[in-house]
Amino acid sequence: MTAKRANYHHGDLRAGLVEATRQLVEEKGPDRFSVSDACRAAGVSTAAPYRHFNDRDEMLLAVCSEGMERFYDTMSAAVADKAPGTIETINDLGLAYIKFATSEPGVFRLSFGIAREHEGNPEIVERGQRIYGILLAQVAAYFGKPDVDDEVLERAFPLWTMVHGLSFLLIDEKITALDLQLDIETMMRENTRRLLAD
Amino acid sequence: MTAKRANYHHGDLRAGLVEATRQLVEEKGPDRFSVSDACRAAGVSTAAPYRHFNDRDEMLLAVCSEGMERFYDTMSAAVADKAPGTIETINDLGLAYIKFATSEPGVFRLSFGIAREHEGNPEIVERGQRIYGILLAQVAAYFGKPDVDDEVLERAFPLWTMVHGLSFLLIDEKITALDLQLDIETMMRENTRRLLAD
DNA sequence: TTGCCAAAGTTAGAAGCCCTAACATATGTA
DNA sequence: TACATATGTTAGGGCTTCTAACTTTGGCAA
Repeated sequence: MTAKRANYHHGDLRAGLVEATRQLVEEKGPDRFSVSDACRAAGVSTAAPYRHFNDRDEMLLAVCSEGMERFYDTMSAAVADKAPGTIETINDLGLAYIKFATSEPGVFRLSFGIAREHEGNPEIVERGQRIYGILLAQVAAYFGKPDVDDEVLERAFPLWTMVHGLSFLLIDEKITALDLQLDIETMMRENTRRLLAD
Repeated sequence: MTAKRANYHHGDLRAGLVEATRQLVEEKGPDRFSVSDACRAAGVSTAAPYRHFNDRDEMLLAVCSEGMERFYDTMSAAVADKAPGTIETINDLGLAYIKFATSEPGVFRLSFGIAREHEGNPEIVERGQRIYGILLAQVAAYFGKPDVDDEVLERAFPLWTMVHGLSFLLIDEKITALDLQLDIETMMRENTRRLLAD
């Protein structure tokens, strides 16, 4: 990186900074990320970002928002062309969740920290709801319901907490720290089944 | 705070700084915490902490370590004087986990971030293992096993992921963000039962 | 085509952060 | 009582985020 550019103007600095920020967030984590680093990577002065973002947090917000769009795509792809409402499909959706968390831990962390700090930023909340909606639809189908009612909510939620917890334990390296040898896929299949049973 | 002291020496600055740090971590979160703030709270100069800690991270580590001791005590208390290896007791243990996470979210976050950054700090790892050991013992008792074998590990782990995920969703305020009305206790009881079933 | 305005860069610098070096004071022990 | 050591202090370097004022440039109106 640190590409020297010939022109005074960058071309698309906003996009360049978002990408640089995303990479740095994955390398160092959201809390170790610095605006200065992103500027060096994009090859601009440290004042340049403030033409496009109000502050550091807004840069992270942009990465989060864009990342959640990818998250949604990943989750959609996991259920596309599969029999809706089967345990197998629901389990694959869970595995896709874990896959995203472990392949983009920085963005994943950002997605679950940022709404707290931005007090329910509507854009982020809406993206979160769309992602969760994929699971809700599958669980509704599993129980043969035409739409999402209270029972569907009650049965879908623990599935979420399980994959969410597993994702964090994986990216925080608690599994290796406790020397747990686990076959994630087998463990998931068994317990998705258990959580959907009576 | 910002207590002016009469003496040149503080008395027990290390303990004072740990407590100030703990409070600030709860107020602002581990990433927004600053050494300067802790110094102001303890009423000392910004150079004083470096007589007791190598750097900022070591101050957070001290809070984490002390916090995990409290975490262990809370978890122990939750199973003390209860019939070991019953669903009810195992569920109460899960509720204690969630209670700690929601009442001390800063310390809870610290506990699950810090081992990653300190590459398996032995003190933290040992404390984590002791806490997890409480659950393992209960699950072993549930299955009538004399000690913790592979099956116990396989059956205990999903219980952990569920309460861990639920804890994070609660402290990151995802439940309110998604307008989920949930009775946590009922939800927990039902799904602890499901995860322990065949 | 030219002229000018707004967009998007720049440098300079304020205020705050972490941490170190050098200096000051108090405490415990010989 | 003397003094070594522990534990405070102030001063300052080099980093950070962000603002103010200046500069360049692209695009549109006359």
